[in-house]
Amino acid sequence: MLSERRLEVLRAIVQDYVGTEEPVGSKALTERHRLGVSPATVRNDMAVLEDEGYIAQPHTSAGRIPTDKGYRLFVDKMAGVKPLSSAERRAIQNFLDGAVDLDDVVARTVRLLAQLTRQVAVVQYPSLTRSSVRHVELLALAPARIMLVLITDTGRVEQRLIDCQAPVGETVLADLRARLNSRVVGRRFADVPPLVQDLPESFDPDDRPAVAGVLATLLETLVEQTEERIMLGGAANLTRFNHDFPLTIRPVLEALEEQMVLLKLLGEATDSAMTVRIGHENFHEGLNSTSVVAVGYGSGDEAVAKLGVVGPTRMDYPGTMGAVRAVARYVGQILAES
Amino acid sequence: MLSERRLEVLRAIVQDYVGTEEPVGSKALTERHRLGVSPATVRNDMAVLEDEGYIAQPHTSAGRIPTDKGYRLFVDKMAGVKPLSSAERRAIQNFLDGAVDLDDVVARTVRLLAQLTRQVAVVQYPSLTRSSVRHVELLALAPARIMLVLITDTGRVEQRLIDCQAPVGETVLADLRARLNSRVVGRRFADVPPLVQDLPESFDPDDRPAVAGVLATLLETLVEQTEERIMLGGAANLTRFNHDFPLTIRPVLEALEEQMVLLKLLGEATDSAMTVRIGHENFHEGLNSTSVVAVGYGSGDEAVAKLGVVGPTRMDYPGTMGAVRAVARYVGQILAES
DNA sequence: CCTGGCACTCCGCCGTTTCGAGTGCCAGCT
DNA sequence: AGCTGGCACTCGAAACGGCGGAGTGCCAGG
Repeated sequence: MLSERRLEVLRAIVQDYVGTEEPVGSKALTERHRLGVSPATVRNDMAVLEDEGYIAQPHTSAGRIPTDKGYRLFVDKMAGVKPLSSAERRAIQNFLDGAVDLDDVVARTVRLLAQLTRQVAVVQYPSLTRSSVRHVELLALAPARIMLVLITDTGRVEQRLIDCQAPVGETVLADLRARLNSRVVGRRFADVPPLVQDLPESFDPDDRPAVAGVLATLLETLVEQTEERIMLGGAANLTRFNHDFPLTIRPVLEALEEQMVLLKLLGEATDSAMTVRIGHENFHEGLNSTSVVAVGYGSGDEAVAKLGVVGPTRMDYPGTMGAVRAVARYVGQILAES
Repeated sequence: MLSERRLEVLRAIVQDYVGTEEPVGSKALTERHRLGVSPATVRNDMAVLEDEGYIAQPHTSAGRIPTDKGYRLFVDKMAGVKPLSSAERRAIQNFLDGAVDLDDVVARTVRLLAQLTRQVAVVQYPSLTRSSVRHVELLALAPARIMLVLITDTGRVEQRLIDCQAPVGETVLADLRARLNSRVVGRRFADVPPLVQDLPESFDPDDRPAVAGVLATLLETLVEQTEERIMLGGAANLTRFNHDFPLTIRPVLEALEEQMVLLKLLGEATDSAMTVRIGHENFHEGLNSTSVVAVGYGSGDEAVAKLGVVGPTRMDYPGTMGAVRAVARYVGQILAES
């Protein structure tokens, strides 16, 4: 176990390095922080911290920089979540209140997060599997052509075209619509399949193929869209840091363009607790020097999706975590209202 | 007017510079192209081309690079549109055919364009104002709460919530839905407003506020969504070139995040002709060393939106133009089918 | 266990030199 | 008149070398 002062030294190193982006030495540390000890003592502490793997030096006779493990300790033991200023809170509210629909909410959230944290923002659309059905609509676009529209309680709308072999009567359609809605409205998407399985049997044999087709498309939509949608923004912020490492920006950009990678970054866990993944903890080459701060958001207690930011491991964790959490809460409120 | 050979020299310079990304000198030119003259002669031609403003040298005693004006001449007079290989055509078709809905079509198109051209791809969603109404749906989510769903002939779906002061009966809603659809289905969005203006008058006075509310929201949607949506991808390709100018990538990324800038880049013109904007022709600082190749696409003859790519002025214009045009055609086909 | 002192290391900076691709110009040839 | 070979010149890129200084590890003394 590290002594109190050594933890304090680590904290100081992290803070200074985040601020200056340059390796920090023992002398500078004692000058900028009231540690109450001399540089030599700090050097000894640093040697220990390095032995333990919390800090490292890029090369001999240079200052120290925190390792992933060092950041991890900092985040777990020392970093609180810095609350936003009231001005920032008001800005968030004003910015999000103007949204007209779900796309707009997500788009605004991304821009907001990117601006607040000056990093790359990632927002997952409310998940279908974790949402509930608000309404199912069936529209006859042509005699044998139906459009299926799914509306979730989070405001998300999915639509699919269905081609039927034979024309479907309007009354049948209305019947199906009514029965479908009475069974699934208010239910979790994940719970829908067993609820509609026996529906075709209650219809006239002539109509069963069409009914089955509609149901098949419905179920297919639920499954397919497990592959979630994601929006990201603020890529320009990547150039803010890394000014001297244009080499490092490339793999990050590439990783960010892969939906699958992004989803993994946000994490699959359903709980809405805030997660911080630091450097190699992301298990993705190219993101080895980036950290991810993510949190679930939702209209109620449970998270329907996640949002977060991706930035350099040398980020302002308390501030970032504060911004991410605050934005997630406001987005949750907005969704609950709509 | 430039002589035939000087044009040939310019073409050679453009081609070599695009290939090597380095200023090209007179000697290298004569070696790589069968111009039939000596380096000295080429030097004289180069001097003339430089006087005319088609090429420039980064500094004395360096090779020449094309100017914006030089690229412009190249594109206008010398560059054809390189057709894609049949393998590429098949790849496009396979890739786009798997799309399930409009979002998916756009997302796949962006990725496809980015991969084909190895540049940043930009795709505008089918414009509402230039689309037609396929269907208007009104859903009673709660007694005094209506959801308006607009479906366009390009598959785009817009939805809005409407809060009414008083409950609206299902029969009234059905009535309004029917009349609304009979008036506007098949019409251009832009033509809708005058067609629905007198609708409230034909309803019972008690219901008029609700009807008016619905219409207001409908019209508002049409206007608001003139602000088009856009999707872009392939930002990682920015790092492919510019390897030595990490400085130049920043303003480009920033510009690409501004919806308004992107829309201007694609161009407001309604015609579907291909446009090429080179360097300063974009009238946007930060995009002074990028070119935009854009073209309209649509299900029929007329364009409902635009798509294109943004890349360095030193791009392979014939190849890029070929890819952009081909993708636009296939997307048009897909939209027509759905 | 902390501290001041000291020798050592090594990166980053800067001025100098060298190298070579490329140019402009000119005289001569066709 | 237009093309060509030759030649002197320019100027950036890369290689070299010599500091300077921040930072370290270690040690002896409080």
